[in-house]
Amino acid sequence: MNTELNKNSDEVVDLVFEAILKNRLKPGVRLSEISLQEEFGYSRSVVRQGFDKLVDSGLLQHKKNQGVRVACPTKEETIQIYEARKAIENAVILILVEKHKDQSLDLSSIDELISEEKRLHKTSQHDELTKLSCDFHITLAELCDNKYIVESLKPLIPLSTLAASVYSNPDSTFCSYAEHRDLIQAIKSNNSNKASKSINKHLDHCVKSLDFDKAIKTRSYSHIFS
Amino acid sequence: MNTELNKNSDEVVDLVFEAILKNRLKPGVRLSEISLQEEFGYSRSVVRQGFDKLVDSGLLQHKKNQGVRVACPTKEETIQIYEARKAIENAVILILVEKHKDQSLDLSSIDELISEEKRLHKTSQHDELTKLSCDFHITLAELCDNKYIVESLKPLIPLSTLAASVYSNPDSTFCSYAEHRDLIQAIKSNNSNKASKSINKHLDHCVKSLDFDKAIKTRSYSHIFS
DNA sequence: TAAAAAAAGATTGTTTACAATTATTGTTAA
DNA sequence: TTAACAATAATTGTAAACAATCTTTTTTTA
Repeated sequence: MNTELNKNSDEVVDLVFEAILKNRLKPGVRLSEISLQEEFGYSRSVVRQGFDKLVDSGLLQHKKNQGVRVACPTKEETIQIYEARKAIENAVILILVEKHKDQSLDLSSIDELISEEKRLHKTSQHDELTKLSCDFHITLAELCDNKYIVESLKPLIPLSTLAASVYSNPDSTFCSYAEHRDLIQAIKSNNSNKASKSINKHLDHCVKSLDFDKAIKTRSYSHIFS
Repeated sequence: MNTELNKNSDEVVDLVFEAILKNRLKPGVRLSEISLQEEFGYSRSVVRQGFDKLVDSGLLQHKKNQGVRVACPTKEETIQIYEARKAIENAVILILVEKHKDQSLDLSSIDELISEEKRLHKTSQHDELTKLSCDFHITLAELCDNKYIVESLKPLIPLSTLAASVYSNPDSTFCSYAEHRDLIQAIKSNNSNKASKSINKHLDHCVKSLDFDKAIKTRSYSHIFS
């Protein structure tokens, strides 16, 4: 949403954002201002600004005088996250179908992601696939050319990754390549109804694959970015 | 999204948020850190934190070394704002219909707002009606019990007010009481389809009432909160 | 007189320093 | 040995100071 400002604190935001998507930062992990300052050379105030933004978007949680921790979504929050995603991503898909009908939609970036997913989905590179899958959903939103929609969806994606980290068994792929492929096909066939059903089904599957009975324990400090 | 922290900077956020809803802060108005500090006693760093959050949500715009101004949505942004609102509010309405079917929906707060609107909609108290109308939309979202949906929608409401301030003729009520009333009736009749059409129609009307040819000039400084 | 240049003032960006709180370590007593 | 308490260390919260940038006013010059 920013235009030009706070380049540094935005770098901190991206750093944490990407680290979560790549599963480098696990739920509950504490992040200290000083460690990030020392690791990357940002001044403490810049780190704080970044943390503030991440807290605001829900990716970090804050307790007074205890700093910030990576969010650890509860069962209820996870259900809400996916409910919100369904709301937004449904709209995204419908917009994209309309754009495709008008032939004003360039899906080349998505096609690339899909073929990358296809290549990886048999190898068991779980984290890489998760990251690709996240990029897929964010890229779809970006294709709408509506920054408000993008900003609404964006924090929900890493939150989903965190939820998966808490509640999914490590081997199950919680976001399937086949469903992504089918979704794009539905868009390309200009079929709103089919596309809408496709995204709903996909997100329902994601939630279904979670096991809310098993939750990992909260972790403490770490410096796992590189 | 915050749990307990930054009480002060959140007060700054609320202050600006409400001032926009009440039409006290007009689009393009510049806000200086020092003036707010002097007016309310918050320290500059606290004011800055609040401004940062408001910039992040799009309500304020920032230019390096020139401080912040109240957002002044362009035509394209306004269309995007309402596109995003349709996406989210459609989902809100569908969720509320489902909750009403389950009899787990308490609409008393909405009913109060509606009757307040009814009382005011003939008197020409334009600003009060605008504020009520905004509360109506935000309250609907809050009834979903989904903080992610609320946080997604929340900044879009004052942005709509700002857009109206730029593009609507001062006498036209851009959010009609009758349409709000009909929408609630649709929810109460457990009719998803009707409710969905009702909210879409309502938001379309809001955009339609705007005149994108006339835009006001940018204003400078001011301290108009009380 | 008007335009350009220079100086002064005001505002923001950033860092630094201090105060308050929490977490950790070490000590003592049961 | 363990639990409770005390002391130390580390981290965060806040404010104040300094530097950089922009705006306004004043001065100079054509």
